[in-house]
Amino acid sequence: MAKAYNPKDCEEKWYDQWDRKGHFHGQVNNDKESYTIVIPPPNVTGVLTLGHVLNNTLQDILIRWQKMKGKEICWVPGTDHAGIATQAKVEAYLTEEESLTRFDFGREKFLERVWEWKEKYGGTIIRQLRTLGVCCDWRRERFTLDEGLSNAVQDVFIRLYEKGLIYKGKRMINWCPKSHTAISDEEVIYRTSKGSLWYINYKINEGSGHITVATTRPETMLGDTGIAVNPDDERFKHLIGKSAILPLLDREIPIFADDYVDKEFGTGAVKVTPAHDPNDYEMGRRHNLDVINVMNEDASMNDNVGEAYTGLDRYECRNKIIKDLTEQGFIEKIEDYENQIGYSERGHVPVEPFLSEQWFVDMKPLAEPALKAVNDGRIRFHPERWVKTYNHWMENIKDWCISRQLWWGHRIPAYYCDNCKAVTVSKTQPESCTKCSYKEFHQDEDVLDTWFSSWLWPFSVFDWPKENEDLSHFYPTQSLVTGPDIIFFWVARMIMSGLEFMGEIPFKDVYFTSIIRDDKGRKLSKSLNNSPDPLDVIETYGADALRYTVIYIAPVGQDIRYSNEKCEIGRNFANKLWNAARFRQIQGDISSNWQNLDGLSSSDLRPDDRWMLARTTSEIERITQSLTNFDFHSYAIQLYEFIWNEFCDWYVESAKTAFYSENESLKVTVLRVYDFVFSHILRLMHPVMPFVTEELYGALNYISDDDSIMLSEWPSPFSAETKTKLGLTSEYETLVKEKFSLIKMGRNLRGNYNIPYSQKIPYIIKPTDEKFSAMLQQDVDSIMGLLNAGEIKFDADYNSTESVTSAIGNFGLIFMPLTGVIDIESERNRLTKQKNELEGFLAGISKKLENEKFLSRAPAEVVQKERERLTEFAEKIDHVNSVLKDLHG
RNA sequence: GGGCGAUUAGCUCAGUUGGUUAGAGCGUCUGGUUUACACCCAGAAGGCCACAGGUUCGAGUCCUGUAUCGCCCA
Repeated sequence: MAKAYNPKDCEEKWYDQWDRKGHFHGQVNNDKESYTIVIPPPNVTGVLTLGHVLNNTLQDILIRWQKMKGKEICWVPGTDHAGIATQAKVEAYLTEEESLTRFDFGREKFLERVWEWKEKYGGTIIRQLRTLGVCCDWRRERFTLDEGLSNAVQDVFIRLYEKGLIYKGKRMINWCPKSHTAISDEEVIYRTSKGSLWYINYKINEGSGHITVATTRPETMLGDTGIAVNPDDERFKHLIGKSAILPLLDREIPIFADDYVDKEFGTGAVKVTPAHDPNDYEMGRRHNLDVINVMNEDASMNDNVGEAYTGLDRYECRNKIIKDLTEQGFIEKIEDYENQIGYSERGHVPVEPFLSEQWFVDMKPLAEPALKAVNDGRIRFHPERWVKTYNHWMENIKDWCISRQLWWGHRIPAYYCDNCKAVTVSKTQPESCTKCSYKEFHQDEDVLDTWFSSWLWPFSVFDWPKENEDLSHFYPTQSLVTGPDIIFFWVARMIMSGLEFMGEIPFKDVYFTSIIRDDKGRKLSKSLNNSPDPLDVIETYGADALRYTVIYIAPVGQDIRYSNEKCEIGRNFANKLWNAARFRQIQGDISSNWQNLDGLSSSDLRPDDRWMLARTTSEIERITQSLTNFDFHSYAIQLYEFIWNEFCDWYVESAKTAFYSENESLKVTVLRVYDFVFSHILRLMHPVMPFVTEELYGALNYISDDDSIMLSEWPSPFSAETKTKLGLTSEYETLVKEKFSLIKMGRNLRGNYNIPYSQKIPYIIKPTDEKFSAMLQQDVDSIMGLLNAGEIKFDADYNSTESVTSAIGNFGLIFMPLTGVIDIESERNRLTKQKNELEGFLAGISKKLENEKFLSRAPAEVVQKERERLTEFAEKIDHVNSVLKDLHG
């Protein structure tokens, strides 16, 4: 074995072998429980980011763990077609390469080109995921525009339409002027921006004077059809029912009262533009106002606004209007104003509220059962607090605008009769119109929102609505791992669709990942150039290192602060594991009976073996519990501390004394314990570090080369019987820990006097507890090894008559003789400081025990514990005093 | 405006239903050519647990308020 772990030597090799042997493939198996995860499908245009690394590592940990627990795993990978993003990307590509727009190609030809592009460049992310080592069932890879999934989308559209839950209607929607399509409320991102509040005077029609309105969007005044004031506003009561003259266009518009108007905002009077603001639209409906659309699809002004403005972009128009109003004396004043502007998530331009005919899903009936499923605990969120966010959205749910004016996507299965315009919703073009029997139709030009296919993902990937074994076996899925940013877009809607179409929840647990930021806490973005390429990181540190690191540094439910350097944590840890294996290999062949501890009893074991086994069984329990709780961070920390600080720092070091001894039977036993524990460690580590654990499991010959750790069993804690037989009690664990503590003190004494570790020196240990004493006597070799002592004397009655330095533990004292070198003054200072500290604690405990309220109200156990502590500290102080008294130069 | 979360060592974070002397990694300092590992080992220093009240025998932990930062919704 090499001196250091080199990930490149094994990552590709193992991944190919796993894949080839079908370890990732889930098959219907009635003897096994299934464990299914569907991947949150990344955009087919996407590339791997750190967010994906985190998300997929978490899923992989769950899947690998569950496979080891004996489940039939099935992790379905795939991508979505990302309507707007992909269409825009390919359009840009065609413009760049061939100077052609999609309209030059026409719908059919353009779609051919998108498919070509998708085959060539799409799905990069899927290939990249393999380097991360994930157990995706590649034979089941799906794409939202695949035939099966498209069929599911059509089926759902038709079912909901027939149920009356999908309808077509003219509504105020969010329009993206860049992509020329409607988008849903969820695709609007609000950003604070600095603008102005313009105060504009509108002349009162009959009589003199004017009314001043305040607006952040003066260009929309061209579509104004009214002025609204609050009915209780004394300032304007006399104007209600009159009319005003719209500047620039000289249109007469009514002044009316509506409760919606906020008296405090601006002047208290607002211009009303029903075609370009959702609130104004509602007011317009209430007051029968005209609706005048003043914009084109690209947010330029249309010909309803008069020649001077027609054709101008909305912001050009704004400038011209301000200029004209100023010149003509209509501007009262201009104030700086900060407001929230809605931007299109994909188009990155301000959305335009637009009155338009679109398809909608009536969400309320779907939301009710979905709300219930989460609140009665059938579906659990981790961390749980996301339930509140979910509830808030679901309780205020609005209809979902699902039609998009794009070409790339699932075309809406609605056909319009060319004669009577009647609509028929069906998968294929109808034979004849049910209303007028006419035989000519045209299909709706629009496609569906990409999420309208994603929300079916947990069952459409199994070819729903076709009844089949896979579907009934692998649905419902178990866990979903995703970001909280798509809780509305995706998670909530999947719950609704699962209940509606399958009659069953789509998953039991939802784990919401953290958001990855850079080490300064900034979001990762291309423009900041602070998003590392995971492939580079894998190249430098290894996939295991990256996987482990992101889990290790991810605080529960908080943002992650990531930097590439942090991957040293994972790389070093993998190397530590590697070297623990390498050390074992140097000691000779693997034990023949490493799989169990049959035939061993406590008398065969050294104290450190018993301690190690006790630690192992409790760590198996804790680690399994952490995974069960979706507490991945604890899982990582527990592995680290257990393996590094306990197994490597103490057990491996202690084992050396046995390995280098002449006692052959002891050596065999310790090797067997080592193998037993280390094989467990590798298995516990496997879900997060699949490559290095696989490599080592084979390298140590725990299994043969063509076998896999993936097929091994997840460790179980020992039975009570085994624990008794091997003497694994918590009392014994404490004794050994106290021994380690005494050893640390001994090393510290050495350090205080700058004696190099390589120099063998004598120590004297004075146990103050009988059981402790007995345990130490059994363990001379290992203690000597761990202290690098030349000689150890145990003496329960030891009183120093020589020149020594010393330290006081809970169950004993340790002395280091140093004839003539001991600095009496600094020893006295050190011991006095310790004594003062101890006396401080003692005083605290005494005070507690003198407090009648404490004695009467605290639980008896706690009081008892304090009494014991009182005795312990008093004894310890006695020891310090006697050492102080005996100080010799 | 409403909601959620955070505030603990120089930095990044743990801290279980309130109960020993608040922990870890990184960084810093001191030693180390110990035959698994310098991607390492041994040791050390470093904390008014944001602030102010309250509940309690006892608060980093529970409650109220304040401040600062972040996110979501309107």
